[in-house]
This record gives sequence, structure tokens and C-alpha cells, in this order.
Amino acid sequence: MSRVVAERKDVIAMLAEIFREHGYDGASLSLITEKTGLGKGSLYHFFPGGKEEMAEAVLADIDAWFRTHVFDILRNAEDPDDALETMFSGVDSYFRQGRRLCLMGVIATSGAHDRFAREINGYFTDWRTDLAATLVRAGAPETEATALAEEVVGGIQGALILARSLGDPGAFGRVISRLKARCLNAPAA
Amino acid sequence: MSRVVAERKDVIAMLAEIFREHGYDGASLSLITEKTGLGKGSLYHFFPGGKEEMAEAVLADIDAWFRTHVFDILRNAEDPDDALETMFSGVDSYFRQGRRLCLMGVIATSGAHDRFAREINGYFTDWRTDLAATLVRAGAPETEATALAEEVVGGIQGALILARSLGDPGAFGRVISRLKARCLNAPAA
DNA sequence: AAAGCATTGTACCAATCGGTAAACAATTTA
DNA sequence: TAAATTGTTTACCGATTGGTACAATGCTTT
Repeated sequence: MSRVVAERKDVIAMLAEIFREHGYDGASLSLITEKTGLGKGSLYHFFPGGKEEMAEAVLADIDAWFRTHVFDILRNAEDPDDALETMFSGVDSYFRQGRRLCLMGVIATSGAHDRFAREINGYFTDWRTDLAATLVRAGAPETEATALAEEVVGGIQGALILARSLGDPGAFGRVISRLKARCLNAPAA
Repeated sequence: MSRVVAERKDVIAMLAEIFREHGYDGASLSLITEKTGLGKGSLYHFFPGGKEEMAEAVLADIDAWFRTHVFDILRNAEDPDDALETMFSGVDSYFRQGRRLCLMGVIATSGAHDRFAREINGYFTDWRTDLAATLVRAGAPETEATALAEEVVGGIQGALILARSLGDPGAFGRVISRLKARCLNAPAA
């Protein structure tokens, strides 16, 4: 047999795109076997828990990415403005300039929300918290920082939906650049 | 037989909540029959096209609501500031202070997106257009009005996702009030 | 080369999927 | 009151769902 060397990591990356495109309920096992090229045997070998474990693995992978590439940088960077720059450029490339949806948001707005509520909540909570702390270090008052962080984290999700809905990925970049400007310019308001 | 007098209008309202809660793929016919109390026969009597026609009817209903309660007011109000006030308070109550999702957004981020792309696109396009025009009438420069409208329409979607994800409906109101302030205060920037 | 584990294809399962058919009851129209 | 019309129930359809079982194959280690 072919032994196509599907590393678990690669499988997770493929699964992520499938869930993004079709949602949790829309990603049937037959669709998954087709798109990944792996039979059910292989899939259930990697993820004995089935579809739910696949989605969990994908969410954990995404969470880890944001943790190292965004949250940690927000917390540890010496210059808060640098951290903000890094965050926005990282987000822009992660979401492929508005062509890719956020799986956390996709699942949050689906019937599968309850099943993954913990992961979703942790992702948004931490992002908001770390961003707010960075804004404080950049000179914003505590209350303004919290509110602005909320606006930015939500705004990114909305910008993704807008871009997809309008069929205009550019909308994402336009909104993001405004959010970024608000973080960098007038934090002392 | 019972003839429970389910007006098509009432059925659509129930369907809307079901699609909102479970997404398009997650709303199975058995779930729909259970939640509406109508058997398949009745359902297919009202919507011969099945699930797709049900979703289309719901989207058309939502579109009509926003058209009369938001878009038309943005276009026709004498005082643009009043129109903006009306829009934000209408949106706040329509989305039940952040406890209700936007079905347009829900479907836009699901695998069913392609099937309803036209309706979704029309909804967001018109909202953005009418809001931008109102902002111009309120004194904002053309380019700023367009960008701000985009930010607001997207921001509302993001605020809904954030509220649901954090399990904190209040997040919706907090973001909305900031967006509103930006529309009313500094449009001439 | 033998053994043992990791991986894979295939066949199968009960349950559910969206949808159809048609007999039937309630209501409206004539 | 009789005939259409409208609404509802029920049983059924083939297809697909997520999941299991297992034999067969590849690779690695000895």
C-alpha cells in the first residue's frame, strides 16, 4: 500500500482548510477522505475520536499558532508599538489578506459552538486580554484599552465576514488598517 | 386533523431561529419538524423546494426587515444623525443586545455560502452603500464615509461573534456604542 | 529474514439524511 | 350539501451519515 507519509501535522493543516470552507457540519467524512486523500482507516488511526477529535486537533493547532505568533509577542515585546505592528501584519498574512476565514469564528457561529465553547472562549478571551495589556503599555488608559481591544478583536472577525460576503477580500485590509491606526495613534484618548 | 393554523409568516420566524442556532447544515429536517411542530408534509406544502426554499424565504424575510427598518430610513430621513440613531438602536434590539446572531453572517461563514451568495452580497452591499451616503450627508468626506461605513457594518458582525464567543452579550453593546459614537462625533475627520 | 508495529483499503453497520407519495381531514367555495 | 381547495399525517424511498472491524500492506528493528 502506498504509505503516502501523511504526517499528522500535514493532515491537520488540510483538515483546517476543509472545516474553514465547509463548516463543521458541512465537512462530511466522505468529503474529508476525498480532500485529504486518506481513507477512513487512516483518518481514524490518527483521530480515534472521529470528526470531533479532528476539529479539536485543528482548533488546538490554531490556538497554538496564535499563542506563539500573536499573544506571546503582545505580552513579551519590549516596544508595545512593535508588538502591535507584528500582530496586525501577522493577522493579515494568516488570513491571507481577507481570503481566509477564521475557524474559531466559523465554529462560533455554527451549531457546533457548544461542543467547542471552551476553546473558542479561551482564544478570544486571551487575545482581548493580551491586546488590552499591550495598549496600556502603549499609553492608553485601562478602560479605553479594554474597550479598544474588544473593538479590534471583534473588528477582525467582522472584517473577515464582510470580505467574504462582499466577495471583496480588499475590504479586510481596509478595515484592518483603520483598526491598526486607532491602536497606534490615539491611545491616550 | 389538527389544522394548527401555522401561517407561513410564523413558520418563517421559527425557521429563522433554527437556522441561526444550528446553521444551514446543522438544521436537519427532523430538527425542523421537531422545533416547529410541523410534519414534513406541512413543511413541503409551504416550501416545495425543501430546505433550500426555507432558507431562501428566511433570508428574504430578513432582507425585507432591514430594508424597511434600516436601509430606507438611512436613505430617507431628513436628519442624518437621527437616522444613525435609529439604525443603531434598531440593530441593538434586532440582535437582542448581542444574544442573537446575524443569519446573513452565519450563512456567509458556512459551507452553504455559495448557494446564497447573491442574497448575502446584496444585504451587505446595500447596507454599506446606504450608511456611507448617510455619513456623507452628516458631513463626512466621501472617502472617509465609505471606509467608516465598511468598518461599522463589519464591526457589527464581529461584535456578534465576539459576544457569542465570550459568552458575554454585553460585549456587543459596548462595541456598538463605540461605533455609533464614531459615526456621530467625528465624521469630518 | 523474522517479528512487530504503524498505516491503509475495503466492506460493512445502524441511523439519519433530504425528499416523495398518497390517503385523509378540515376548510372554503359553489 | 357537494365539490374543490388547503393543510396534515404517515409510511416509505434511496443515498449518505459517522463509525467499526479487520485483513493486508509497508516499514523498522532485530
